Amino acid sequence: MKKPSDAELDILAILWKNGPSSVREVHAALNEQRDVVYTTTLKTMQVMASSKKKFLKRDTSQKTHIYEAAIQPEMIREDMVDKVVNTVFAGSPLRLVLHALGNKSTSAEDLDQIKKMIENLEKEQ
Amino acid sequence: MKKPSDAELDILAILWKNGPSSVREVHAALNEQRDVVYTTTLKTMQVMASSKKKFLKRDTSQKTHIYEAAIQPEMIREDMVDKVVNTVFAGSPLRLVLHALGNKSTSAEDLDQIKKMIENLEKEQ
DNA sequence: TTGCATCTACGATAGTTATCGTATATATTT
DNA sequence: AAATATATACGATAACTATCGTAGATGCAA
Repeated sequence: MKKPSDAELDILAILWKNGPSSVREVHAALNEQRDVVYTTTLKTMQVMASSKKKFLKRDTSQKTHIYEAAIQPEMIREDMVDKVVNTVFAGSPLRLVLHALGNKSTSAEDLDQIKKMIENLEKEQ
Repeated sequence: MKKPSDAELDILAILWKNGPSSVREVHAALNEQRDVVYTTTLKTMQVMASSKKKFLKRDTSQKTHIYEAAIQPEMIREDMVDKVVNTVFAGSPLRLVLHALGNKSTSAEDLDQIKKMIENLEKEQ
């Protein structure tokens, strides 16, 4: 499967978060990140729904079409993480983890959860 | 700064790993990942070195030009990680970390290092 | 010095991405 | 019913990406 472009990913993220939405709704959310014209959002979504890509499904039964993500984040996570790790983290997932932990304000609960995860992994080994 | 394309990232990763290299050397490394013709690699690197992009520096003093990365991974890590987190991990760095830990075979030493990192973070809080 | 090997330069192209304007259809409101 | 608002459809385009072929320069070896 060809992977979604940058702009397409932004739209997918909105649909994953909000569920099935009209173009107007997606467009409103998208505009909080960057300026785009309505028809640009529309066009991008139409292309994403095209038989060639099939990133989105749409329900055209009403006047206002409703779009829904046709692919799930799990389907492209692996590829995306691999790419990041193999390019800017010298192939080391560890560095990615340390980076993510170090740069972001991670809550105590989150840290706890990671510790549990690590303990489980250590048991397996 | 406009971010490097996919193919460009592959080349940057090779230069970051191996240091200053000729096109021939980069091309050899690149071909271990996927099939490309020599002049494609050359062209891509020339474009990357162009005044417009400046992703690479080159030394043309010898017959065989030597290229070197002009940007460092740290300069684009943040952007790339943010993009991944904000799209396929619903904005949660935690999920990225859990994913990276869970899916990859992480060594005992790595896990240890992460634990230390967490302990440090907990002290700070 | 002739020819082979290896470079870089240059040009072309097909495909994709991102964007937007205009036209047209359809509701809704006045 | 006319005007207004809101949708989708369609077409166009500029920029970029990725790829490759051909030509010409340069060094080395026979």
